[in-house]
Amino acid sequence: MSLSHVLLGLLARGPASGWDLGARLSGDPALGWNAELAQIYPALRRLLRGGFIALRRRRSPKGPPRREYRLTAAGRREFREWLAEPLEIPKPHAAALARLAFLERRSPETRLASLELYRLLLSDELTRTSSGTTAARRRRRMLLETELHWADAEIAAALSRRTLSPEER
Amino acid sequence: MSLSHVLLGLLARGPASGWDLGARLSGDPALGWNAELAQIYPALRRLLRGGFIALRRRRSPKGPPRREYRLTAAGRREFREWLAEPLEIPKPHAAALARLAFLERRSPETRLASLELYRLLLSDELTRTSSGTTAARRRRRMLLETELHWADAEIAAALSRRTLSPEER
DNA sequence: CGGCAGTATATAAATACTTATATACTTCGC
DNA sequence: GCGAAGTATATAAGTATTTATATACTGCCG
Repeated sequence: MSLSHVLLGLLARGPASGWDLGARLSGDPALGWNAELAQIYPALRRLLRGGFIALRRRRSPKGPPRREYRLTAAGRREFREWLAEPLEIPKPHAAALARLAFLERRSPETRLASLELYRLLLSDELTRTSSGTTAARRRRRMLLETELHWADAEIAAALSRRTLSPEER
Repeated sequence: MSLSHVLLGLLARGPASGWDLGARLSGDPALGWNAELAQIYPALRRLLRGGFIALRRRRSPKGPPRREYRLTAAGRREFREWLAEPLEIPKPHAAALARLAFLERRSPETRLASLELYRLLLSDELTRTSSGTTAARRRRRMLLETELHWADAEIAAALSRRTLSPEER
């Protein structure tokens, strides 16, 4: 169950509420995990019941009372054990990549349009990612830059194929 | 439901059995999707009931009778519609990436060991990925190469920090 | 003052995915 | 001829995730 452990890891950086954790997860793709609040709240309950985190209720300056959690000793131990488990190359699981994998089955025009849209998304994402000095952030930035190069190369290839094809016929 | 659509996409390349589709999915990470057979078989049932694929039973030269599926016109249409849906930058969802994101919280020795293991996994994966000329395969290769560069840089940084630290104390 | 936007928590229902297990057919080595 | 390994299909049970919905508190704009 990775979500729980990622939450423990985030809490190792300091106390936070479910809302905060949700914002960190969706705000930082370099974390390598994402989750909706509807999944985070029950997970925090389980961690609390298991004694891995402790609760402090605090008034919020804006909105209803916050439930802030912090790591317990057991939580820190549990996190370290998870962190020590063996790494493996992730198997991608993303609809966009699956769509890109079928690019060859599309007409040159559609293919070009898809690539240009994806290129745009990539450059947006890259400007949003720019800050941060952790290893994971550096990795994320490098990967986005590489994807951008890939998209440019594929766009160029699609363009040349498109401009050539009338003469070929 | 992306799995169904990825299966349709694979069937667009020619008829196949559940077993075949499972092998293609787990054998080609560039497809961007992965699934166990236990998920594929029910998905194929649903597609069959929905009229998106058609079944032909065939004797297998080895093992029990195969159930080979091929796309129907409805299946091809459904696939094209899915393919035309808007792309978005995938939010990663992988335990290994989450562990890498917490590298900074580990001792220099452990960090180095993790990076070296990950580097090894990457180069293994890269040799296994080498063939293939589709856009998705080119993308996958480029990304793996970039990750290798990243790992090398991080390893070098960890090493220099480790060799410096005795003098710093 | 009424509604909207942002903060904050929560649950139910539906869907997707993993893990474990079962079955059956074939070939090959012992 | 027996067992192991590879091919092939399948289901049940457990877990994880998404989507939809509800509630409540605050400040601000009109």
